Parts: sequence; C-alpha cells; structure tokens
Amino acid sequence: MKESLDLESIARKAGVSRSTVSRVINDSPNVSEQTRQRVLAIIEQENFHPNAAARALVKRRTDILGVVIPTSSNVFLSDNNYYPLILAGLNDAIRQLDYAMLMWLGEVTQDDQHLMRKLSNPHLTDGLIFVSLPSDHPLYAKLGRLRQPFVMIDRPFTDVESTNYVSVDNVRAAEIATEHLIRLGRRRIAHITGDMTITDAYDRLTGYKNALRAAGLPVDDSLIIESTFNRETGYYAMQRLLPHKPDALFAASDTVAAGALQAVLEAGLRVPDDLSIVGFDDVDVATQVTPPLTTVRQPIRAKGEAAARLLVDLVNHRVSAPQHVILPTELVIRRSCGATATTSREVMSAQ
Amino acid sequence: MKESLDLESIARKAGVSRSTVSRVINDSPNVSEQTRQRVLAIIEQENFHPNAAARALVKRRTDILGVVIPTSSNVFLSDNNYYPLILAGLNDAIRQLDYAMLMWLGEVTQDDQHLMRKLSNPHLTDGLIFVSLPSDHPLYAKLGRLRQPFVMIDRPFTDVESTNYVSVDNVRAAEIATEHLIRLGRRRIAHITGDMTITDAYDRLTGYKNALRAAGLPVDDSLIIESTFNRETGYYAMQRLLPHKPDALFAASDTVAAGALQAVLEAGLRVPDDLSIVGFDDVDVATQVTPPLTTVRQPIRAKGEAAARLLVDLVNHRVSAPQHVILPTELVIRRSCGATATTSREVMSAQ
DNA sequence: TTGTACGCGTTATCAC
DNA sequence: GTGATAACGCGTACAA
Repeated sequence: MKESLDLESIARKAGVSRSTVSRVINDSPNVSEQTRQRVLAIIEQENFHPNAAARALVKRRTDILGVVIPTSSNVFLSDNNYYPLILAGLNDAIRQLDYAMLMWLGEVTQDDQHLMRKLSNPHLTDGLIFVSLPSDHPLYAKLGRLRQPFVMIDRPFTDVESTNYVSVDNVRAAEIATEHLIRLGRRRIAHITGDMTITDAYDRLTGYKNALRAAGLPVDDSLIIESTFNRETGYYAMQRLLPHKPDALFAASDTVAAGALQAVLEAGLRVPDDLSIVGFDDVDVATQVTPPLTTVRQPIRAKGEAAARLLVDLVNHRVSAPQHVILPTELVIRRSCGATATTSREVMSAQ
Repeated sequence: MKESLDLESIARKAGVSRSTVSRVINDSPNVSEQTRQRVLAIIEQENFHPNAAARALVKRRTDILGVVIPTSSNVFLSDNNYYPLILAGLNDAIRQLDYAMLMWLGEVTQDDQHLMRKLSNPHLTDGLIFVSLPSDHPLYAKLGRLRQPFVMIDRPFTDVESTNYVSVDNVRAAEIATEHLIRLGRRRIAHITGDMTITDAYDRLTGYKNALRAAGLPVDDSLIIESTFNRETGYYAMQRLLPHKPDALFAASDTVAAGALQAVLEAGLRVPDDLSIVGFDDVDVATQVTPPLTTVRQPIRAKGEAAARLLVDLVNHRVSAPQHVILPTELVIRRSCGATATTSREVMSAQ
C-alpha cells in the first residue's frame, strides 16, 4: 500500500500544473489534446485516483445515494425475493447514473441515536431512498428534519401529498384481484393482510373491501386475518381461516399465499376446486408452488429504478418536489384461481 | 433545506472555539462536562451534522467499507437466499463496528473502466469485500494493484496463500456428504456442480471425487454435470443424468438439488427410495421441498460477519495480512437421503 | 481546559 | 490553454 498520490505529484511528473490535471480528470474542454494524453498516461501509470473526500468537500456533493431498508431481517431474508428485486432495480439505475449506493439494512431502534445521525447526515449522501418505511418506525418522525431530498418506495402513511414516492395503485389492484374471484362465483372470499404498518398492506385491504361492497357482498371480519408478509404467518392464518369455510383467498403477497396454500392442501382441500387463491407480487414463489398462483404482478424492479431516477432528478433540481410516481400492475391468471386459460390475462394500468 | 452549518457556527452559538466543538463531537475527555452539555444542546437544536468529507480528508479514512457482489442478477435474485444472508451478515457486523456499507452489485465488464476505477478508488472506502469473485472476472486481474485492504468471501483461485479470505472447507464437506451416500449403500452417485469459475464449486467437485476414490468407486464422467448454482439448470442437468441410472445425487447447492428433485419426481422416480439426494448450504428451499433435503449446512451469515470483522481488523492494523478464516460445516440429515432419523446429524468442523 | 494555526486534496476564479 | 491561489470544513499539534 504505497502512500497515496495527489494531483500535485501527477502534475509534476507531467510537467504541468495541478489545475491542468484537474481539468483532464473532469473532462474540461480547455486542455490541448497533447497535454491530455500525457497526463492520462501518467495517471494510468501511477494508478492515481482522485480523492473523493477532497472533491466532495469543495463540490458539496458526494455522488452517493443512501438506500434504507429498515425491514427486519426475517422479511428481507425470507423466500421472498421482493427486496432483492428492489435492490437490483435501485442498483442498476444508480450505477447507470454514475452514483454509488450506500446501504442501511435492518431495524433501527429509537435509542440508536448514533446510527440515526449517521444515516441522516446530509454530507454523507446526496439523497435517501426509503424502502417500505413502516409508520411506526423511529425514522418516520425524523423525516421532517431531514436536510437532504428523499424518495419513498411505497406510499407514505402521512404527508402523502408533500412526500416524494414511487408505488403502484394497491387499492385498485386489490379491487381487480377480488373482483376476479367474485366473477368466478366465489362468495366467501377471505383476505390475509400483510404487515399493517406498511401502506401496501393497508391499501390492499381497502381494495378488497371495496370490491366486496361494490358487489353487494358482506365484509365478514372473521374472513380477514392480519399477517406479516411471510410464508409462515400465511400458513397459520389460513389454518385459523379454514373453520370459517372460505371458498377463496386473496392474499396480500405471494409468500403469504404460498403458506396459505400449504395449509389448505394439508387440510385435504383442493385448490382451486374447493378454494381459489390469488396472490400479489408475482415473485418466484408464485410459479414454484403447485398449483401456480394467480397473482397481481407489480413491476418491482422498475419501482427501484424509478425511485433512483426520481431522486437523482431531485438532487439535480431537474424536477421539484413533491413527485408521485405510480406504476401499472397486471392480474396474471394461473391455475390457483380456477379461471380458464382463455381468460389468460387481465391488464390494468393505474394512473 | 437550510444551508448547512459548520463547526464554527456551532462554536459561536455556544460561545466556545471551533476546536472545543470538535472535541465534543469526537468524545475527547479534555472538555468540561458543563461545556460539553452546552455544546451538545446546540448541536441537537441546530440539527448539526459534521461534514463527512472534511473529516475523511484530514483523517484519511472514510469509515466506509465497500461490498462487491459481482454475481449476475440471475443468481442474486433467484429463489436462493444465499446472497441476502451474506449481505445480512456483512451488514450486521459493519453496522456494529460503526462503519457504513457501500454496495456494488452485479456484473462489471472489462470495458466499464469508469466503474472499475470508482470501485477501486482507495479514497472512497477503507477496504473492500468481494463476494464470490469468479476467476474470470475483470476485477480479478486488478486485485494486485488495489491500494486498499480487501477480503474475499470464498477461497480465491490464485494467490491463495497471500490473499485474505473467509470460507468453509468445501473439499472436506463434500467428502463427508459423498461418504454419507456411500455408507447408505449407493454406488452410482451423480454430482451436479455449481459455476466452476467459483472455487466453492470446484472444491466440492474435488471432495466428491476424493470420496469416491477413497471408497474404491469409479469416477464416472457421465455422472457429473456442470451447472450454475440455480434451480433451473439443476432441473435440466438431472434430466440429462437420469438415462445414466444414478442411484444418488450430491448437488453443489440446495437450489440445484431442488431443481434436480423436481426432475426426478417428474420422471416418476421416488426420493429417497430410488434415488438419494444431498444438497449444500441449508437455505430455506432445503426445507420447503418434499421430501426436505439432507444437506451440508454452512454458516452463511457468519461468513459475512467474519469477513467484515477481518477487514476492519486489517484496516486498523490489528492483524496483518494474509489471514484465512475457515468456518465449520455440518451435515444435516433429512428425508431426501433415506438415512434413518437416528443418524440425525453428523458434525464436522474443519480447521 | 481552551484557543490558534496549519494542512488534508480538490475545484473554481481569476489572471496571463 | 495554462498556472497561481483562495476556499471547502475539520482534526490536531502546539501554545496559552
């Protein structure tokens, strides 16, 4: 590990001034081609890297975006590839826009003041992206004091209008999923929710109720069970649901649906004959279970990409806050709902 | 977004000098309790954050560790939670050690000089962690010129002795898995490898062959198929294997095993009656398939944690390179191999 | 215990 | 086209 070089030493070796080297590095047009080549050669030969800190100090930019995924490890690590997909989308866009990505994963407790300060340090990142920030999260209260622009993935609980966010129309998507079950003749449609501190879960429940009411069906509380977006809770939720004889299930996510499906099959019932199932997300698990799940596909990766692009636009004042981006969803018909293949696809696009 | 504050302005408001504020921030003991409290109050009130760039410039440290996962999105996103688990381990340790984590995800092509330079910029991160860096990766050649300490997760292909890495003893673990199948009376044991540009795959193949030879069994090339650590290729590999009538399979990962299992069942064979299966990793999918997989459990999350700790020790010169950390593995017996439950567990620990 | 002064490596604003 | 020079905000001797 040789001692690190600086512009000055490169300049000396190239027989020019520090400023010229700086110009070369920053692709300034005001450098003769000959000088440029000479300087570039030395930079390569010496394996020189400009000091990011010094640059950030004067430019007042780090070219780093912070990504906060405050989800408990359980959810992040479950058989659900929702978060990896979000991450991939964020990563692709961030890289393409020539930024770097600083990641803050896992739960942050109120007491962890140290981490909280670090995370919100406006000199470390140019902007922040929050993925599924629950309403009861300690960071939620701090949002107002944040000294840097931020974008949320998923609709926020409060200050909806004034906050930048990227999401899908969960209410409408859930309506469509539920309407689909109703149209198949189902009358006792159950719903297993996701984590209700996340708006996605809240909105899907709303959509489910809307659809029932619109069809003149009763909203039966014994057919609604709260869960937490994972397979295991989906399994147990369904076990509690079965005594109430549902003939269909709309699950808040595919993972939940997969758990529920297992419970149904273990109870000796047939899917879709005795009970139809519709999930949400269209992640891997949807096609890995038998029968494969009819589900609401949402563009997960695109949500990440859109959030990153929006944040960069905000950072560079190309757009002004607040901005709301709503991406389209699509009902994908597979075997778990019992619809014929000819109905193969119902498309919805919101916004 | 108010204009940002600096030490000076805080100092003025507190009626002290800039250095005193700096001392308070850095927990220097040479500050009277009274002054400290007054300064802290103002910092809180003004929502002041020290400028990370200025600090990094003078301390010559960013307190940021870089994590490079050059895996193609396919593998990162598959139903395999190997990478999320590694990530969680890294994240936990890095956070606990009070560093931040800069993530570089996905493939980096040779031509992407810009990204390559950024990634290896020693002023952006204090050290680097490479997760499963394939031998044919463009970064591999650059490792020697790197101006910052780095740790690899998984044994490197070359310069093994001089490189810092964290891994398990894949050779021995694969031997144990294969020996287990031999002990169960299997004689035509097939192997589906992982991506052979990753040493894990290479070493597991070696261990498989070792065990066969030690038992006096032939190494039959028609029973060995190369794959890429995912479900789909496992499925197709098994389809090609079946005509050769194997009576057992040792798969390089649980995901591969899950794909192979599906192919076996679809061919009308029974597992473990007609064919025993042993996987590797012990990730979620191992217990989600039927029958659940006998597999070599490796401490994935702990690998991440160990790598982060090692890197921090290297950065702070608490240990000197090269360092090799080998974590223990364990054969977990489930139903896919046909062993009785009483054999329930064979433990191995390497190093 | 507190304050002063210098340097960290870069970009930007001038001159030439 | 090129070179000098003043910030940028902080840590840290050193002095008081």
